[in-house]
Amino acid sequence: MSDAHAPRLFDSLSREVRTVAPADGKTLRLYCCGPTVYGPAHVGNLRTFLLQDVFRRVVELSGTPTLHVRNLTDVDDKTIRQSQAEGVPLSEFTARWTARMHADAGALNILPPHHEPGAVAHIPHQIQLIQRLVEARHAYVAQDGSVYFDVSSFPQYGRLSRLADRQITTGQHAPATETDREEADEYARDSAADFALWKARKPEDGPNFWPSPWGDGRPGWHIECSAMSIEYLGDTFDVHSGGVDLIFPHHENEIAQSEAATGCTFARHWFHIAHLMVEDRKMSKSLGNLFTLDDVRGRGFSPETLRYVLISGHYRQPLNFTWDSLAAARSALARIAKLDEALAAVAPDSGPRGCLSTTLLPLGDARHGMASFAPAWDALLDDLNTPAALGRLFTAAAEVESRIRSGELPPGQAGAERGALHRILFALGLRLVAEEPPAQAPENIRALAEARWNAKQSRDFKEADRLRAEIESRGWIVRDGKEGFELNRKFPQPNA
RNA sequence: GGCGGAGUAGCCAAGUGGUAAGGCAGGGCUCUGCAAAAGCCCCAUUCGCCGGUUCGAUUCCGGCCUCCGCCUCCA
Repeated sequence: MSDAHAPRLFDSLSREVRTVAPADGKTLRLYCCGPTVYGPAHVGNLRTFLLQDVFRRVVELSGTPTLHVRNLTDVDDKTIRQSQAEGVPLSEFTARWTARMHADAGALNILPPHHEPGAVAHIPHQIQLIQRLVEARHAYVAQDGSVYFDVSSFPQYGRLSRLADRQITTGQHAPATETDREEADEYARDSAADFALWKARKPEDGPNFWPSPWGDGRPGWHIECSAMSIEYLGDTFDVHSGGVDLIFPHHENEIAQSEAATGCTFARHWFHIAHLMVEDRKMSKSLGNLFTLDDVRGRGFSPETLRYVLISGHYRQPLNFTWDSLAAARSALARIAKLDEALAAVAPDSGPRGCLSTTLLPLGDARHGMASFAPAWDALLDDLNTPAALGRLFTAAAEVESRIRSGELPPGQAGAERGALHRILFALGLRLVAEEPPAQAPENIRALAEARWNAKQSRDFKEADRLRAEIESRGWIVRDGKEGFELNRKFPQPNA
């Protein structure tokens, strides 16, 4: 792989943009913190997964295969509480939301990870890791059988979040909720900074407990990511990703427990994605602006449109999600589809029209095949600048369109440009979905349209206009072509 | 209070020490009986505010204002 054409990405630990390269020179090992499966993912969650997906696509297109692991948190306070409230076994409950997650990810054209381990299926791995930490005296067992990581035993603690010295004494300075936190199972810690590796069984956990050397209980949250990333990717792997909110404490704790156990650098590169805002406000249930993919569909926007919106801002910048931006994205996507059509018309041998194949995953130095779209590709290599890439994509599109119109684009070149367009769209994960065939208008509407056409042919424009208005009042739009008319629904339908 | 991030046209959003990509929306024109489609063109003397450095700052420095995130289990 040519280094100059390798992707570069900001690393939140070193705080600089660094080239991303696999430590073993072959496969890029990527771990992404996945969802807690207790409900449908909202657009903010989806944005994180989407940018991780674009990153993976860029890495693969640039010639490096990936080994992608994304976990499922299927045991924690929320999953347990919810499943019990609904009276279903935890596994059944999380299986349901896992299926939903898969459906949403599929609809958004997110590549499935190579491994998708769940915490429940990896209890032994977690126990083993905790045991190593206890033996190395990085962890201690509390009176109730919970196990805590001793933060004071890991001097580098706080490097990622730059909380450093202050954090160690957080117990004194943390906000007012400290008393709440001291309740329940957390009282047994030596220090407020210590965090749970294993949580002793509590009555409210119901049947959700597992045996361990320290008694019945369940794993803490952070340990699953360490155990499973080490299991599938090794003691050291290349890139670790998640939302910015995971920097502290989750990733900080992962580093501590992993490196304390293995003595190796945990992740070589940290890739954090900024939060999504909705109409300039943070997303929250109380504001009623927590949207899911289904909500977006319900407003008549396709998953492709949502994908476009969610990658239209830089991953390190908070993105402001609005319904207007979805409408804008739909138009933008339609324009790209038109460019594809125009290219296909000039180069009929360049592949089927309409729906874009998404199964091809060409490896190799993609830049050679990027033709006019090379600047867009370069933007993706440069710290995954998706908005700049989209901007350059349209700049290139305007140039190519202009050459098509002036007849300066020979079929061979048109085919190459079309291939390049498909490659850049593949990198972005954007599919050009075939337009829904126009819905068949009901008989009475068709009759009106026929009547109007006949009136128009006999140059009775007054009657033609009257009928057009009549048809429109019934929710249909007439569009005239050379040979005849076309009927379309007046308002965009769901998935339009 | 601590740490981190952000404020660029009606909306979304890049970017740079040398004079503001792109998308959407909007406007004008061409073409259409009308409408649509298509095409051509226009659309930030200005980058939160105030100072400073500089030949020159939106870009660097200082201060201020506003917003957002994290500060123990939220992507």
